Amino acid sequence: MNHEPLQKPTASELEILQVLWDRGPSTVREVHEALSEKKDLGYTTVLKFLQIMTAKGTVRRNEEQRAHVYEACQPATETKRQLVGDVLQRVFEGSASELMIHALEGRRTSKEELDELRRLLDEYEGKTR
Amino acid sequence: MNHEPLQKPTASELEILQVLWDRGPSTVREVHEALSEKKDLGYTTVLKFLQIMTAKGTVRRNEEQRAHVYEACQPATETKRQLVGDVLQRVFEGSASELMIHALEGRRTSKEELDELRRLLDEYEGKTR
DNA sequence: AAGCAACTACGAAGATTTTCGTTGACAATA
DNA sequence: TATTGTCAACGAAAATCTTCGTAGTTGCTT
Repeated sequence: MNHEPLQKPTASELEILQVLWDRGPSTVREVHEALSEKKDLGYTTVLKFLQIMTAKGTVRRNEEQRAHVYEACQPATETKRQLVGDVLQRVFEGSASELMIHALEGRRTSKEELDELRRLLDEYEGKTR
Repeated sequence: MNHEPLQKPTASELEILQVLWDRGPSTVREVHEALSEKKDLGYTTVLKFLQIMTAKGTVRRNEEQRAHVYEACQPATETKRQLVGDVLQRVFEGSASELMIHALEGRRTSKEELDELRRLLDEYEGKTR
């Protein structure tokens, strides 16, 4: 049973993880309902995803109740860091500046968000010095 | 023949696009050689990818010579913008700040890069005002 | 107890992606 | 001109990912 590497979730798995991060530990029914806001998936489809993700070690479940309760193994932050890190390497050869340039292009970014971004840079610099 | 939407390239297709963006128009052999630095793919595998990508409209080719010459249809910038935009939406609900936080976490970022990032923010702000 | 509703487990179909082997055309060369 | 090397086309296997249908179990309600 290998639980270490934790390969990156697929697009569908991510959608399910988002629900679990939002709601906290949830049953299949709960995930299915939350998800049906955006997507039209069958109940057993969601169940199957959760089963697969359990096998992969992406989520774990509590089987005490008849309706098993699932939760993400990794916190949102960790997985998101991994996902963006992957893009950073694969697409931008590790350059955060390149990533930023392309993230800003093709969308209007408010003054507030730009200030927030500057604040983040200052904060990061302070933390590592 | 639908050439408009231009869905995002798969991981493998991206690797091939990187070579084409680097080298400019290239033959299958050239792409294969460049790629074999990092991956160990058969010649016909690369050929097949290029054929598929031609069908998808990701690349176009010049058949004047016996060895066809392929080139990317979209410039690197455009595709990268699309890729990061996709992650921005799917993973960070459109928040560039969230993207940034997670990009900076889990890697040491040099003072130089931080300054460069600030410069980019100023530049972007100047451009849209 | 019989019937119904809510659940899990399983298998499998379909779609997409990744990877080659084989074939046949064409060209360079011995 | 016969052989050898280079190339595109094709088909198809293998691996993943996505989606459900069906079957079987358990608990609740008549």
